[in-house]
Amino acid sequence: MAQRGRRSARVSGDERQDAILVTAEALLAGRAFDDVSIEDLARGAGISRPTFYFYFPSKDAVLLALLDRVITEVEHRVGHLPRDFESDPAGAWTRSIGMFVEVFVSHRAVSTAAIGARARNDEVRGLWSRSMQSWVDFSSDVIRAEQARGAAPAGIGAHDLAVSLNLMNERVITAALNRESPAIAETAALDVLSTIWIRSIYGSDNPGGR
Amino acid sequence: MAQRGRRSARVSGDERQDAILVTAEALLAGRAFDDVSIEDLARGAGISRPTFYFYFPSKDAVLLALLDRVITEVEHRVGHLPRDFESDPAGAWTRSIGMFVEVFVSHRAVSTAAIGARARNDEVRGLWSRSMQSWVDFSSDVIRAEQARGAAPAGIGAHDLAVSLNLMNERVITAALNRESPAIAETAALDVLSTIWIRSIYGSDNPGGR
DNA sequence: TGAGATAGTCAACACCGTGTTGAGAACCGG
DNA sequence: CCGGTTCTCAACACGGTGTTGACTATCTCA
Repeated sequence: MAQRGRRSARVSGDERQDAILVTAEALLAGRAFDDVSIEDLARGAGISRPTFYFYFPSKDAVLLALLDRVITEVEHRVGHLPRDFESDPAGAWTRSIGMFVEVFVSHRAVSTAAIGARARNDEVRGLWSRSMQSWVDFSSDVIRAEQARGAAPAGIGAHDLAVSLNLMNERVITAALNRESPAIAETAALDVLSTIWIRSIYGSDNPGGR
Repeated sequence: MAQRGRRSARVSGDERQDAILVTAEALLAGRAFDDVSIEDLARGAGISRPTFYFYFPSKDAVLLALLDRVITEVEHRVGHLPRDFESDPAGAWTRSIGMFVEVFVSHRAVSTAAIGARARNDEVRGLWSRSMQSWVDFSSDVIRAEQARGAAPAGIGAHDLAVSLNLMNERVITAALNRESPAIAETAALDVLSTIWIRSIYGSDNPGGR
């Protein structure tokens, strides 16, 4: 429950913690994680650097907190993804991939920072893994079901296929968002990725088509 | 030309420079780039830290030098890749992707470090881009040719397809080499990747098959 | 109301890694 | 053997991280 009664003379701890998170997200939109110092975060939240350590044990912990909210959203959204791929497989995959793209785009600063920090920080890596794993579990379940009902050819294992396609999504989308080179246009991503998914899952452009 | 005559009393500059490179590659095999300090490189090469700066302006420059050799090899190998995909498209793609995998595997320390440093360093990003661009150019040329001769369906642009598939390779292979999770087994990579390439380029498992 | 617990704050400090400076040693070609 | 170039490093400056300890504000319960 939120603060009751009159506002206390002093800014509350929760507000400060939140101010750090808000500052971090704002600064991360403009520059890389490494280029944001704890001093920057503290100043942004209106506190001194040592006081920052009262709220977070490190800069990475701030990223972790930010990432945690994204992961929660991912798991929630993946859990509610429809699994009825019989009637319109192509459309259903496109909608699922569209959600993946959407999550990335709406949290691009955090995603980019997390991908960068992943190599260095175990917890970031673990959290990121977990969210990728949700997507992989979802997709490999569906691929397996499609293979079972004969709509998709066997060939390679559903799990390996799901992992590869999801890693492709991750990489292609970050490349597009950060305007890397080579990369594809952000606007083309969903279309291109869907086509690759569908062709490689079904071995055809038009699964279930007449 | 190599050193002539008797070995000089003092170790030559070129040897020192090389010793730094060798040390860097050795240390990078065991730990992340960020965890290797200039002090470590200097000690490994038998010099003091300030002397390191006589040979390289920064730690990144060492990585750049290492990466440069890899890029040269990539461009050379890509340039010599056969482009006769008519008779055995599936086999030809598998051989090309096999070469991609091979380069990664044989320079895994440098590749991993470069991918990590890419976000931070413009020159690393540029160099990496260039090598990815060689692969992309090669693959999009071949895809375009396959589409032109009617072996592959149009659907999505050859360039976007080539970029996406190459980025998938990069990501899937690094995940496998670093034993990330989710990832596929290193031994399965070539098979899985080839299948996805062939299905998404030709819309079939068996292009040109009877 | 006032004594102790709890939350919050920060100046000052210790540390580590990077990069610079300036003085000098070793070697080379004339 | 002398002048220039190559090479070397102690000592320093700096910036970022994380810690300490003392201090202030607020809350709570007798």
